[in-house]
Amino acid sequence: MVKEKGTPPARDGATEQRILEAAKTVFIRRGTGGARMQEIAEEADVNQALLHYYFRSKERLSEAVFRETAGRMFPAIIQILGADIPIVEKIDRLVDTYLTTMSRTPFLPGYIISELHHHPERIPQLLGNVAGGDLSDALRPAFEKLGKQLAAEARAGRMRRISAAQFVVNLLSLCIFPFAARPMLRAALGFDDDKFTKFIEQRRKELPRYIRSALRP
Amino acid sequence: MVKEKGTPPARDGATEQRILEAAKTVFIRRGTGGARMQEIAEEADVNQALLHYYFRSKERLSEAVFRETAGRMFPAIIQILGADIPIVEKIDRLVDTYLTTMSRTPFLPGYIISELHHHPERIPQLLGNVAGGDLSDALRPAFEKLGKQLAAEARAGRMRRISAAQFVVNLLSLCIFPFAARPMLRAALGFDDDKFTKFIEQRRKELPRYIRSALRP
DNA sequence: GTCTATAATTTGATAGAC
DNA sequence: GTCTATCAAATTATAGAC
Repeated sequence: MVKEKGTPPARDGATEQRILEAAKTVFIRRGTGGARMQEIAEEADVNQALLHYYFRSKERLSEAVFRETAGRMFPAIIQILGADIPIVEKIDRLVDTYLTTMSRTPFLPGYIISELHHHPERIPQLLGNVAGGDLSDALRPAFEKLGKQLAAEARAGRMRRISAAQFVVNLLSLCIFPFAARPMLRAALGFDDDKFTKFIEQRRKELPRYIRSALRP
Repeated sequence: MVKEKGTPPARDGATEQRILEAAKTVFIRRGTGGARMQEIAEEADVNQALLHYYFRSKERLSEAVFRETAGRMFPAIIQILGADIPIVEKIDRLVDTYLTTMSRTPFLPGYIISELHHHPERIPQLLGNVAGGDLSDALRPAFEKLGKQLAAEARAGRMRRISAAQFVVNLLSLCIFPFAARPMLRAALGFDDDKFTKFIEQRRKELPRYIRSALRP
């Protein structure tokens, strides 16, 4: 049944998966426009024709990549935002989750920002992995919960008044932007890989207190 | 000397300028890789051959665009960071300057992040307009001054200790990221142009206090 | 399923008339 | 300086053998 040879060709879904992984690498590195099917084929160590056999066209392949990568950004935040825990703990968890995620795939923010900038029609794909399929539907309950929490804290005099939207955008800005702007930091501050890593670890310690402090009444 | 006709062709440097403006529009919209010379020609209302007459190649044209747009981001910040004014005033000015600049060219952050992500070799061009030509050289004095100020504030017990790098990155994150992530905000929070503008104006009011408060001891 | 060879298309760039 | 027509190169996509 299974053929045995010197260099055995991959069985079952392995080739397709390898192509998809190679495509992720190349699309994130070059962007959808700059990526070449040939480079993806080489990265996957297969022939270019095979890409079309499995994914039909560059367009479809890039969609698959975008869905698998960008679609993983929002579910995490939604889960934490809507959780039944105090605000300060949400801050801690969000900072930690985002910095950890970004550190593992540091080029992801640049890729997503770049793709959405040039292909706004892909925005709906951001929700691929969200239950129900409509992002705003999935976010709304989480935002409402967060908004009530923030209002309650403000009424109790424990926190300055701030809208849920501003709160979230501030937090995401502080966590994600340094990764998106990494090339600029390299140029401006001379951050090589090592310095950048240390810079991020410093942020992991400082950011929760920075954000809590910013919201003190 | 000057020829008069039904539709007079542009004189002197007007055509070249129009091409450059058109190129800015298209390159920012599509990215360097996605931009088409034909689209630029149409946007400038001239023939495609004329682009090459004035700028020789797509590569050179894209460099001119990048220099003129991205090269304007850093000089502003350097000037303010190095100024002889209190920290709190630097915060106010930086927030105001950046939000105003970004509001005028809201796609610039996405474009710059995207370009640097895919063409890191362009990083040096970021400094085009900086005296001396070396960005880190131009930034260093400003950063040193800022670092001393921050240290003095901390010693006097008026501010929490924070490095100049973290201080600046926090500030830039809060100002720039919302523009870079605009498509995401549209999807996640339903921000149309009008809501987004109001959201930014709200930030203009809130951010200086947010940042000052974050740094309270 | 995977390959080689090639078709079809897109696109940056140039030649040459006006 | 500006245009039309065209070339040359790059790149996606397909046909067909194995």
